[in-house]
Amino acid sequence: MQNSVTLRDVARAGKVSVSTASRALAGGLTSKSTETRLQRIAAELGYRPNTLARGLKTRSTRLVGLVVHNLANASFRVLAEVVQQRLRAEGYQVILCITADNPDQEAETIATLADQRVDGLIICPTGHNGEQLAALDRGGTPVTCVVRRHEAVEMETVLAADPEGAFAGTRYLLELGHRRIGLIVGRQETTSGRERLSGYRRALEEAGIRFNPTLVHAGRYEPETGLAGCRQLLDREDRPTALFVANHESSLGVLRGLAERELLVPDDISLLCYEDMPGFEWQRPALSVVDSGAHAMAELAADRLLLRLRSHAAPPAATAHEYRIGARLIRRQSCRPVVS
Amino acid sequence: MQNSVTLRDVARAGKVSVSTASRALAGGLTSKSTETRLQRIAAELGYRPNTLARGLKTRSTRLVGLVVHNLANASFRVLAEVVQQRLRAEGYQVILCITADNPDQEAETIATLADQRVDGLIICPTGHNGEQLAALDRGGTPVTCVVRRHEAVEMETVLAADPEGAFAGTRYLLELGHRRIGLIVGRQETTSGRERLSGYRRALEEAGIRFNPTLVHAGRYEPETGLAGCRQLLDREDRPTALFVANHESSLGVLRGLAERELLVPDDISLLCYEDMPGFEWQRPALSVVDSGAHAMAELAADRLLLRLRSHAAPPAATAHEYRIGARLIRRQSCRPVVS
DNA sequence: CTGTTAGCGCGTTCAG
DNA sequence: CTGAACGCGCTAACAG
Repeated sequence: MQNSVTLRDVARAGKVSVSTASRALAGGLTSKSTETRLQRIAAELGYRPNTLARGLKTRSTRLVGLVVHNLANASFRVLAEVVQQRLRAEGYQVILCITADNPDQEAETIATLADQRVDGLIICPTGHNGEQLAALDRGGTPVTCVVRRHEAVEMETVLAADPEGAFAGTRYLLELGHRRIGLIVGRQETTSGRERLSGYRRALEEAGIRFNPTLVHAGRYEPETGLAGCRQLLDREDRPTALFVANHESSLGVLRGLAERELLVPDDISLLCYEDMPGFEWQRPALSVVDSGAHAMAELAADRLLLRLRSHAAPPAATAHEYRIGARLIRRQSCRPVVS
Repeated sequence: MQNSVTLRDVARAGKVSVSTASRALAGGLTSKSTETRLQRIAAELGYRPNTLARGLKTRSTRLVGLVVHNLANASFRVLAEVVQQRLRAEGYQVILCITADNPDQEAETIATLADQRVDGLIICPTGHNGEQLAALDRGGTPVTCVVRRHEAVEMETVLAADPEGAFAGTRYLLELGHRRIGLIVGRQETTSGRERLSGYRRALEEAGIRFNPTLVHAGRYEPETGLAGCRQLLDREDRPTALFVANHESSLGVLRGLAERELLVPDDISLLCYEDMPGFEWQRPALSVVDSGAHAMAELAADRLLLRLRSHAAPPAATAHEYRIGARLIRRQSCRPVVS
């Protein structure tokens, strides 16, 4: 059965008490000689401490929960990879959970994670279980929100600078001379959906262009939304000269929609996407994007959590901070000046 | 601090002993009256069992490790989503780990997972830590391998039917009249790399066509491989009339390579990919593929593991079985008959 | 059907 | 510096 080499076995083999063995392996609590001796014995026996027993005693499992909506979204993927790697380096394991953006599933997930006594939690919240998360945080299990903010509850959060990102993207298109810019964006019930729309509006207004709601298509985070948006925007009399796809998942659908109408990017229409991903760079033409900085968000979220994990004593942050990761415009080949 | 409502608190509130409370909450071990009464009390108090303590006692954590190389590969993504969902339904949590196909990292990951006393493990092995995995399996922690087989060690494994898949794909192209079929495939050190190449060869030979090694480009699982393969194969005098991309990650690179040379699919050249993913269907033209059945593999792997998890007593399978998931050819728009 | 007792494996008092 | 004893929260023997 299993690796049943227990501390007791090590102690016995070293002819010391269990507590001495414990101290020797911890290091610096015994004479140097017994320390090295017992560590050698432990290694020879292939001793591995039982995480459960240790956790029961120390109230720390070195487990961290990571909760995302899915793995199709490039940002979530980056989040999963980076967070997992970063935390592993500090001796934490990551429990990955997927909620499908479903509040009930999220509630259950959070509860289960709490049951497992995770030391901390990084989550992209649906926005419906704020109190549950806040309680966890108050109870001493640090919670860091990413990508989406929790409206109701105050909690440490790292977000993309979506208002600025959308502003910069729109502005870029304006500078290229575009005046009718179609926007395909996420549901307005979400932070990112709202903020990206508002950035777009602001850029328009600053340029003295009246905001035209019929140029905007908001929808669910799916390729189908992009396709539908394309159809709606492209079948107009005054077809937009540029499309800003600020709903990441929609990008695929938009590509297909454009192809359906045999519109060439960027000759017939300019295309700007949101949230970079490897595929975009490999596309032909390579897609220009507003990179929302998923990598940096992931790193910061991990770092913030680690910080609070280490200073266990520290208060749950007098005021929960909100961090924003700057967006970055990446010019590739899918946008060009409008021909006048 | 935390949810410190312990079983003891419930027992006290219900004026019974701790063990009675335990039994009541388990159900069916006490009088119906105390059972419902205590369950109500527990609910009111917001009691949640401590998984650690339970695990220490029962030697079961309801934690399952899932180890993959990355999340960029579509099959791994499907694996992660499906396995996690399937196991969750049975009350297991999934610890997701990423090895980057690095043996050292894998070894460390496996050890850590064992420390956490996971109940089982689903892993796409690098192939270098077989003994470690086998030991775990022997020790009573069921291990199921996916996607890649472990050459040295015998272990329960669920694989794609790659020889047949590659055969079917090649055969399809042959039936369309193609005679010079370029193959871009994975490293020959991997099971899938070898098996896909062999399927390709067999189809060729059955059709009475001599295998031409210069039409094959094998490389790492990255888009760059596809690009390099494209260049190598497309710059020949007798350019292939069809490309079979049996290295999933390379597909993006191939698309770019084709675009670079301004070759139109399927007019100028036919293109067949391997391992389906959402993006392929949304491409224009929609990419025909050999679907290796990631979804089915994930389900089967989860089911097999669950089976062994439940019948804890059952022996570690007298002979470790190997399962194969049939491949499926999906004809879309990227292949056409060769013009003669 | 219920209460009492005894660990699971570890870290941490408290004496020596 | 080391050993003995205790308890984390829970389940599973054994009695009653």
